[in-house]
Amino acid sequence: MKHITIKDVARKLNVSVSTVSRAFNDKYDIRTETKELILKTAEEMGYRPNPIARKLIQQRSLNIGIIVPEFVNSFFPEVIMGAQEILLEKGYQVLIMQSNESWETEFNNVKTMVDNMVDGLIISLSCENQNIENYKKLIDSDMPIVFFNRVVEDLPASKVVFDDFKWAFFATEHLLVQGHRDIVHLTGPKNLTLSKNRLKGFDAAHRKYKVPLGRKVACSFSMEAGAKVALEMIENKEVPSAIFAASDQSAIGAMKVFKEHGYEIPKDIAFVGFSESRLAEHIVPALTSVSQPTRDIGQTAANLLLEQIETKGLFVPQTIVLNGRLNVRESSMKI
Amino acid sequence: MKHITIKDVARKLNVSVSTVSRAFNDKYDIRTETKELILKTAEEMGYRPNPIARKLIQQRSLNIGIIVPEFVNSFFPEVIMGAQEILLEKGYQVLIMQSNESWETEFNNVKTMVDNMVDGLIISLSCENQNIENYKKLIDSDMPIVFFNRVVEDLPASKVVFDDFKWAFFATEHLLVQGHRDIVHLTGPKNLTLSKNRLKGFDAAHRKYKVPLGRKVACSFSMEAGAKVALEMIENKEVPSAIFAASDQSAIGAMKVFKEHGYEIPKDIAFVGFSESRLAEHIVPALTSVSQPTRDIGQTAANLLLEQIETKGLFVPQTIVLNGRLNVRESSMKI
DNA sequence: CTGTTAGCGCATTCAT
DNA sequence: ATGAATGCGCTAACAG
Repeated sequence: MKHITIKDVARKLNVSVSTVSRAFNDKYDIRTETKELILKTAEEMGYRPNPIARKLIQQRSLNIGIIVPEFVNSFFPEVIMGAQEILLEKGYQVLIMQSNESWETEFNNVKTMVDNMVDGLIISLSCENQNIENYKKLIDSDMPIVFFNRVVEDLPASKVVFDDFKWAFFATEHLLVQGHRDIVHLTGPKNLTLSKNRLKGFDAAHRKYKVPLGRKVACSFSMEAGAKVALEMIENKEVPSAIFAASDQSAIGAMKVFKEHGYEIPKDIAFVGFSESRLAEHIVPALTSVSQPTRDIGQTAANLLLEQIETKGLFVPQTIVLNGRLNVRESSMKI
Repeated sequence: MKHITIKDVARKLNVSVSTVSRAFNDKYDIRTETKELILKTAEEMGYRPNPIARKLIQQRSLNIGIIVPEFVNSFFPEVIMGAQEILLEKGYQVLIMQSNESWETEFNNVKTMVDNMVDGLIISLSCENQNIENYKKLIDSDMPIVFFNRVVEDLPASKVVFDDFKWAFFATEHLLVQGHRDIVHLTGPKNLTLSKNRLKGFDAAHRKYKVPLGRKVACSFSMEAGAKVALEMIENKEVPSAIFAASDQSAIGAMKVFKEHGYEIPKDIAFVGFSESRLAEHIVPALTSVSQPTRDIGQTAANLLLEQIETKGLFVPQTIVLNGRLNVRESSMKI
């Protein structure tokens, strides 16, 4: 792994290293011909400036870090692709890490990124996350960060979020309009803002239609969790007429169990999920679900971050709320 | 972003920087009490060694780069998780990039990784990839690389692959045993070894059963491609009795079109896919498919890489072939 | 056991 | 327009 350095190029051309350096950073005075000669020779020699050394002295890396809880589902990958489109175009490289929903891994990831001098961070918090002090410190120390999707209120940073309240409201309203009066909400992880908002939307819809608030059952964002909850309902003979799940995963897990136990969907029990997974439209019956503008979320986060990096100190954090859509499919159709 | 440096700690304690450095790299002689004092003080001051500076001098980063073509499907994310399990445990951090199936992006990613002095690389090639000269150079220069899944034969590096031939053979055999005599193979991208091997397995099964070789239709790894091909078959009235696709994506795309055109599956046309996607078991009818040991692939690749990093020069590239399973589901069941 | 010194590869100030 | 010298933060050889 013998790297060709700036010295090698300088020696070969009998110029000083600073001249070579100048050739690669066109802000300095340098004669056009020498510059071109240097660039050409460097190219031939296979020389590329060492970004490690560059980072050390310049305090910037042209790298952006993205940290997500997982990427087995398509949601986060799609967001990442959106962000990457913007970032690559501006000359940034994107480094991605996943926290596996673990708070500890998450912060180790952050440390790695910071230590590697990324110029900014785009983060979606792990479910487990409680301790936001570390993020406060980081923000205080002027590290540009944009949070998305999984955010917590009291962090003075830019955020890109979805209008969870509104769309949970519409999703629930849809079920109410179909005549359902006994709807159970499978919540998301309690500490996440988005879970709270989806729950609030669920309740608000009930109030609007003057229907007694539906039951809530704690549930995480996984098929297994949804399946477990469904099984309990069946065993306890507490099967509602419809389920509004805070995630497609839990909805699909629950649906599967109900189907296996002979329930017909949507006749015996209707389903609405949240956050359009790839699966939603392919399973049978297809799952009614709220879709989020994943790509747009990524692009918006990237743009916010770039803005913050460029304006540095005098930047005011802003929260951007994006809109979605309710895709009505068979799982909740009137029969 | 004012970083606390080794100097700050040294000054505070009236010791030299090298003593502080020693405290953080326990291979040197240092009195236990001074070491502990330094570590404690450093901790209080919020000092952490700057890995950038460390990299510059040490030529190692404890970072491993993973580059995959995409991660919207669950295959690559699962492999990454497998690799990450091994790597994290050994103290490595994992940086992930995606090439979007673009050769250019892929090699830019490689450059970024190399420039950032990752200690090793785990790569799955983009479909588009043709030019392997760059990889040859990289390998010559002693960068440890392990390829997986998407590999090309003549690269002198370790590889973790699936026995595509064998499982394509079994998949095809399964269809032949069901009585199908007119099977079409939707191939994968031509330049990939795995496409070639799946195709060979397809032919070999035909030979074993003394059935004339089935038709092959070029197709890429996407639902859209599968759908397009299916439409052409219908329009040309060349609908076979069964389809063996080189990917679940193309199988699912094709299935959808056939269903929309009134074909019953598996009665009118049977389907077998390849490389278990999350979708396969959830769509209707559920798709028969060859499943790969994703997590195992990741772990194996990581272990190979670590071995290579540790033994450095005297390492002999090896190719590890992993086994899979054929999950028979409704899409190909005898009726 | 600890301090002094040099240098990783580069950008930048100050000379010329 | 170019070269020499300094230092980013750190490790490692060499002294003592």
